[in-house]
Formats: sequence, structure tokens, C-alpha cells
Amino acid sequence: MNSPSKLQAPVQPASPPQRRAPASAKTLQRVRDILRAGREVFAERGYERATTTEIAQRLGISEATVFTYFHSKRELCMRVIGDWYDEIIAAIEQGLPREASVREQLEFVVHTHLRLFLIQGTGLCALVLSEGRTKGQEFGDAFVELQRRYTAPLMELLARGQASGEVRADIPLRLLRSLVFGPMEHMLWEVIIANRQIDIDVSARDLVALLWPALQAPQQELLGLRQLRADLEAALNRS
Amino acid sequence: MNSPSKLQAPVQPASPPQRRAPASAKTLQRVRDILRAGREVFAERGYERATTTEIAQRLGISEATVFTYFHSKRELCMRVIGDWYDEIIAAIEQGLPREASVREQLEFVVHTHLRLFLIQGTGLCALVLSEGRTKGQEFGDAFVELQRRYTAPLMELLARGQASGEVRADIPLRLLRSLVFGPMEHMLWEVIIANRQIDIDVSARDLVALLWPALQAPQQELLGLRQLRADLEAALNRS
Amino acid sequence: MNSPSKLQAPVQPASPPQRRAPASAKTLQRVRDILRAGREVFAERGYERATTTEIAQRLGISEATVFTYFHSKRELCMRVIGDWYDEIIAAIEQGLPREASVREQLEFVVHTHLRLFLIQGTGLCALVLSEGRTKGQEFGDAFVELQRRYTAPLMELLARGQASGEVRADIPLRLLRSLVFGPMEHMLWEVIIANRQIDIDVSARDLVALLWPALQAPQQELLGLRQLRADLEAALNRS
Amino acid sequence: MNSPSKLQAPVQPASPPQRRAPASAKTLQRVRDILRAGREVFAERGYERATTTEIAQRLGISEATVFTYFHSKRELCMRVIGDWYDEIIAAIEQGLPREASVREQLEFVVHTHLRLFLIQGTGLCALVLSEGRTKGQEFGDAFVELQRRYTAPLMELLARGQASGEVRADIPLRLLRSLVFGPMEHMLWEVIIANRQIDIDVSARDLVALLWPALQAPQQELLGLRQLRADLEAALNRS
DNA sequence: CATGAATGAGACTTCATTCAT
DNA sequence: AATGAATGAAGTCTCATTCAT
Repeated sequence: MNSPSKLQAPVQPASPPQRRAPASAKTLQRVRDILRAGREVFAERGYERATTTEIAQRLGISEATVFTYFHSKRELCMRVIGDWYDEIIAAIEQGLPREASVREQLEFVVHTHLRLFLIQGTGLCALVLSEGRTKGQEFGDAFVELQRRYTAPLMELLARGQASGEVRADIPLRLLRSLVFGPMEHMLWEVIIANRQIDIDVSARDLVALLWPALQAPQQELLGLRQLRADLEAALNRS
Repeated sequence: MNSPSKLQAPVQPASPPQRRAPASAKTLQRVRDILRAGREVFAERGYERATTTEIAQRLGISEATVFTYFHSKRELCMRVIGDWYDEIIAAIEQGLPREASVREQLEFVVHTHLRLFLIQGTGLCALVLSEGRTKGQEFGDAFVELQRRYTAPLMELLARGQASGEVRADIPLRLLRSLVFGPMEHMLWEVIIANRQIDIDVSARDLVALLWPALQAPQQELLGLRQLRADLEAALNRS
Repeated sequence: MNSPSKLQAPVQPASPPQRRAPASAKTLQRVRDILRAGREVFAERGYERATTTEIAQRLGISEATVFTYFHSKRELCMRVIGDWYDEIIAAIEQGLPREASVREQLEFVVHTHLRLFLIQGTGLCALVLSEGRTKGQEFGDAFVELQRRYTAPLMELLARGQASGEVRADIPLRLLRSLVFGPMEHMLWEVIIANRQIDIDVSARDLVALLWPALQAPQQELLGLRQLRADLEAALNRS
Repeated sequence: MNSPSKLQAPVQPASPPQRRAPASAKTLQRVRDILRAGREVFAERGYERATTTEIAQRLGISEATVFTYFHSKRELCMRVIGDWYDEIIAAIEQGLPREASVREQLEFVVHTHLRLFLIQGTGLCALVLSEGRTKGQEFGDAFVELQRRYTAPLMELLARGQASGEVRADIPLRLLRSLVFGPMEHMLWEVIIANRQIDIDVSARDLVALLWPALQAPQQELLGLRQLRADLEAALNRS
């Protein structure tokens, strides 16, 4: 949680005597409250249709109080997005079963993404999608870095897979990444637009099963399975 | 209105607001002009940041004239999106080499999508993405139908592939569709956000090459081996 | 009237086919109305305390209408000030009795300034004074040019006086200008702050009578004696 | 409060808000600090653009503390202006070389004014100029008295000059005062608006030299200089 | 005494939309 | 049909000021 993103100050004061404002417990709570309400409203409405009035109303505070803690609507939105990214990144980095096979790790990554997006993320996902386009202006510049960190765990995983031979190496990593994230986001998109519910566990398993042949080295799967059968037969003979 | 799609007319623009009028050539041209300018502005700015003022200015006409032909900004935007969908659908339906192999047809579909999206569609894509979320309100309801028609050619293609044995039949069509559209959209997304240029021909070919192994029917030996492996895993889990 | 100040578009369309908008009579009247109300309010309240709300209220129009004709409060204020300067400049340039003696012309300049300032200008004078300080930012840059044009008639007059021998030439023009404008503004200042009324005709005549000895070329005997005195003082300082 | 001026205390700061309190040294220091910071900020920004936040920040204290010692922003500003006036008045009253000639005293007055204005006063000068206009409301009433005390030394000086025959008596004192203060302020104004630097010593001497002929009784200068030459010749003959 | 925290009031500005001509 | 003109409604943001601790 709260890895050192350039976008935001950590909500938990990791190092106390760090900045000028000691950030009292009360202040911290207010910041958290506003971020929570802001996340809700931005997720529900998108940036333009979200209003600072509504964010304040949900907390039962004055609009001016929101601006006491965040200089602008834009800054608040950036913090909301940054925090959300950080949560996802932290959840994956901390939970990744690094000892398991590449395929199992891949399943974990996909499952975690689907889960976090679906809990509250659909709106935020759309928020990032629509606001990221204001590229080169206010948002967007910071988004590229967030996006990089966001996809880093998967990229490393795929690179390790390539090194170990579990993942085909004749395709650029970037394309492989699109192969994984793309369908995932498309599924989410369908969930959003068609308001259809899905079973996260099942969907994650199915998606990886579907992708896996494409990620493996050609014939690799076949070779692996033949080896498995041979091993099994040998084991049976030994027993 | 009285057009194939519930939202708009694909090639022959819809009748003017009053269906009493015979839709003179002049009126038709005005509607087309406004739709063209509207598409530009909505694509560049997104719904909220687009202004009717700018749309009128690009045509050198009065803002009020826009409202003579469209009841509201919202209606205009819907028509813009609807027309754009229709264009893509028509381009694919008309150009699809139905005699070629499924793989070749798939390549055509992917290539056409990438091309149309990248010409002017990135903005419109983001527009749909962000506005589609106003679900249950004004947009959104109509989008589901558009989405259905939009993905229909690919769905039919995949269905034919399954029937002919060229595409595996053990996976729901919907998942296969995500497998194709997902990476495609993800690539586009990278193009937008990172401002990176891609070669459409190469990208389309690479993407299909990558996807093909996952779409193909597994060979018989593979199927058997996979079943074996699944049985083993289940047994181990039970023990 | 409406000399080509860089600050404003002429209110009367001097050259009809000049800009895109033909500036209809109605529009021109609105612009004039807003400028009039704006001049009143800015003069009464100063820039910061003037509100666009009040300007609109005085005209019985919506606040939005004000912004239809002026992009911002700041732009409106600049136009107000620019127009006012132009009026003063035009009044002096057109009324100056160029055939009369320098002293009579000087009296005309002083009288005109006092008159125009006192009719409505006191507030505007203070406005320029207080807003000009935001130098190097928004205002101020344009003010230097306005100030130059504003003082140009007097400067030329003094220069002509120097050339003809009616005004002493041994003092920089700039200092002479301060000698004329300074007391004039100070009188105005007293009028404003002490709310005292003055007789413009009398005041103008008195002021010029007072200044004239200081502006005239010193007589020869005086010059020699002054030199003597200066030499003595220098010698004393050296001893 | 209980100070010479109705507005403030010149050297010993006024008592704290509650006159019950004995005005501890600590309290006095606080008041002085706030007045100092307030003077800076009001001078730099003008009344409206100055914020209590910035004043508190410059002292590293809470905004609320400012309001512990001053009831309102307005009151603080009045005290700031009053203190500044008192400083100028005190500097002139204490330094005036009453034994020297009227002309030399005049030079001292002009020099002192220029000096004090240019050190920090330009901003305060503009502050008074712009805020004095809120006549009849909060400021303004007290300003008349300040203005009177502020110009008193010069008025007395001119009156003495008239009595001694060194200054012409056929012109109202008030007009003579404008003749002195006017150009002085106009010079300052140019310094502010054009950001031009001047040499105070030189400027003061030049200005008085320029003004002196106008202040003298007609022919007075000539008479004075002739007397000087006669005295000199007599002295030389005696030596 | 000092202040952290909160806020009411109000400012400027934008924009889709209407209507008389 | 086309538009010039006007505006209601709403939004973001600022700041002096208050009050409990």
C-alpha cells in the first residue's frame, strides 16, 4: 500500500517528521474521508459530471472544507486515481505467489485485477480511460508512469516466463501484455455496459486457460503434456 | 427515427426533426454537415468538453441552427456515435472476404477495425467508453444494441469457424470475442495514451498470429492429454 | 475619439468591412451600455470591489450577457480604462488652440484635464492608480503605452515651447511634465479624499499662473546670478 | 485607541484589544510583528489582494492569531497605514533643520518624503490612494486627519516662509502645497509604473530648484540674488 | 494565549437552450 | 430556414472570520 507514487502523499504518515505539516490524526481522517467520497463520486459520474458539491454533501461537510484539503477538483481526482492504482499495485505485489509456476502467477494477477476492478473499480476504470485522453495537458503525463507501474508486475512475470522457457520469447513483451490485459478489460467493459455479472473465479480461470496456448512457445504445450504422461507412466510402473 | 439502427440512418441521413417535411436536399446537407462537425468535436474533446458553440463555429453557422436540426446536444451525440458504428459495420460487412479462410477473414476484421479506429476513431472510441457509462439514463440503453450489431460480424465469423472446425468449440463465443476485441482495444489504448504510432498492417497480422493458436481447435492428442491432466489435478485436490 | 489604441476596438465602426462580426447597431449599443455601466462601477468601487453582478444589475440584464460581450472582468476593465484615456486624449487633441500662445495652450490642457477628471474621472483615476501597480502582470504593460499617449499632447506642447524660447530648455522634459501633472493630480486627490469642491476655471488659471514662472526661461541676469550662487556653494563645500 | 493618532500608536504600539490587559511585552511584540508583516503584504498586494493567510504565514503563526490581536482585516490595515504616516511625520518633525533657510528646510522635507516613500512606501502610497476612496465608509474619515498631520510640517514651513517674505503670500497655502507634493508624487508614480530608478539626492535638489522660482514672490528671487552679490562684493572688499 | 479546523457568502465564468425576428 | 441575442442554472474556487480545544 502506498508505494511512493509521485502523485500523492501517503495517507498513512509512514515517516513522521517528514514534512512541514505534522498531519494530525484529524486531518488525516478528513483527507481519507474526502478521498473516499471523491472516489465514489468520480467513479459514478466521471470527472466532468462529478461536482465538488456532491462530494461535500456525501460527507455532510461544507464545500469549502474540500478545498481546504485539496487545492482543486483536479488535484483531488488525481489523488483518487493515484490511490486506486497504488492499491491494485500493492495487492498484486504483496500477494503474488512467486514460488508457483508462471501460469499460476498469471492466474493470480488476472484474478486480482478482475476482483479489484469489479469491487468499485469499474467507474474508476472508465474515469482513467476517459480522462487519460486529456493527454499532454493536465492529466495524462502522470498517467503514463502510473500505467507503467501498474503493468510492471505482469511484465516482470512474463519476462521471467520467457527466461525460463515457459513463455514464448519470439513475441515482444508489449504485445503479450496486450494479449493479457486486453481481454481482461474487454470483459470488464462488457460488465459495465451490459450490466452483466460474472463469476470472478471462473472467469479468471477460463481466461488464463484460453490465453495460455497463445503465450506458450509453439508446441511447448504439447511437449509438456507428453512429458507429463511419460512421467506418470513411469511413476505407475514404480508403484 | 426511421432508420435501420434505432439511433440514426447509416448512409441516407435521417429525416429532419419534423417528419412532415419531405427532407429537402438542403436540409439533408445541413444534417450531414452538423454530424460531421459534431463527430470531429466530440472525438477531440469528449462529450462534456465539447461545446455546441464549437460545432457551429466549425461550420460557420449559428449555434441556434444546430438546435434547429437536433433537439439537444445529447441527441446530436447519439446520432454521431450511431453513424460511426454504422460505418464500421458497413465497412466490415461489405468488405469481408467470405470465400476466404476463417483466419483470413479474421485478419480482415482486425485490420478494418484498427484502421477505422485509428483514422478518427480513437476519440470516438473514448467517447463511447466514457459516455456509455451513463447507463440507464439517456445513453447506454441504445448502446447495447449498437454493441451487438457492432460485434455481430465477428460473432458470425467465429460461429462459422466453430461449425467448420477451424475454431475451437469448447469455449463460449463471448469469451472468444473478448479474446479478439480485447487486445485490439488495448493496443489502441496504448496508441492513444502513449502517443505511439503503429503500423496497422503489421500489427493486425501479428495480433492474429498471436491469437490464432488460442482460437484453433486443439488437436485430438492434445485434448486427450489435457483431459488426463485435468483428471489428475482433480484427484490430487480430492486427496 | 477612438484613436487606434491597442487596448480596444473602436466603438464606432470606423471602417465597416474590418472584422468578421459586422457589429450590428444592437450589439454596438449593448457594448456601449456595458462600458458605461462598467465605467460607473469600476470608478465607484475599484477593480476588486466591483462585481460583474452589479454591472449587470445596473443595466437590468443578466450577468451572462456581460460575458457575451466581454470575455472577462479584466478585459472589460481594460476597455473601460482605454476608452476613458481615449476620450481625454481626443478632447485635448481636438480642442487645443494651436495658434494661441504656449501659456494659453497650457491653460487649455490643464483645464481640460481637470474638467474631465472631475466629471467622472476621479474614480477612474484612482482605478488606474491602484491597478497600474499590478505591473508586469495583466494590466500595467498596456498602461505604459496609454500613459505615453495620454501625456503626449503636453509633451509636444512643452517641446514647442522650448523650441520657441517660451519655455526654459535647461530642464528635462520629463521633469517639466511632472511639474504640470503633479500638482494637478494632487489637487484632484484632495478633491477626492476631502470631498471638497473646487472651481475648475479658477483652479486651472491659478495653477498655470503659479507654474508659469517655473517653466519660463530665466532671464539673462538671473542666469548669471544663479551661476554665481552655484559656484559659491560649490566652493564652500570644497573648503 | 489611546495614541496620538486616532488610528494607532506611533512608536509604542497600542494596547491589545482588551484594554483591561496590561499589554505584556509578549503581546506588544506580537502586535508589532503582525503590523510589520501586514505592512509588507498590504504594500505588495493592495488591500483586496492581500490575504490574512499570507500575513500569518510570513510570521509562521496561525491565521486565527492575527484575529486575536486585530478585530478585522480592515482594522489591521488602518493601523498599518496609521503607523506609516506617523513614521513619516516623526521623521520630518524630528529632523527638520529649523534654523536653516526656508529653501533648505524645503529641500529636507522633499528629500525625506522621497526617501521614505521609496524605501517601502510605494506600495503603501498606492494602498492609501486606492483605499482612501472608500470614502464615508470605513476608511477615509480617519484619513483626512492623517493627511492633515502628514502635511502639517510643510504647511507650517510655507507659512513661516510667507511671514518672512521668502515665499510669496499672494497664493493660498493649499495651492502651494499642491505645488510641492504634486510633482513629488508624480515622480514617485513614474518610478512605480515605469519601474525606473532615480537618485533621491539629485531628484530632491532638482525638484526644489525647479519649484523655488514659483514659490518665491515675483522678482523675489532676483532681489535675493542681487542682495547676495552685493553682500559678496562687500565681503571681498573687506577682506 | 494560540490554533486547527471549518465554513458562509459570494465571486467569476461557462454553456446549452430559447425566442423573436 | 437561419440567426442574433439573451439568459438560467450551475460549477469551481477564495477568503475573512469564528469557535472549541
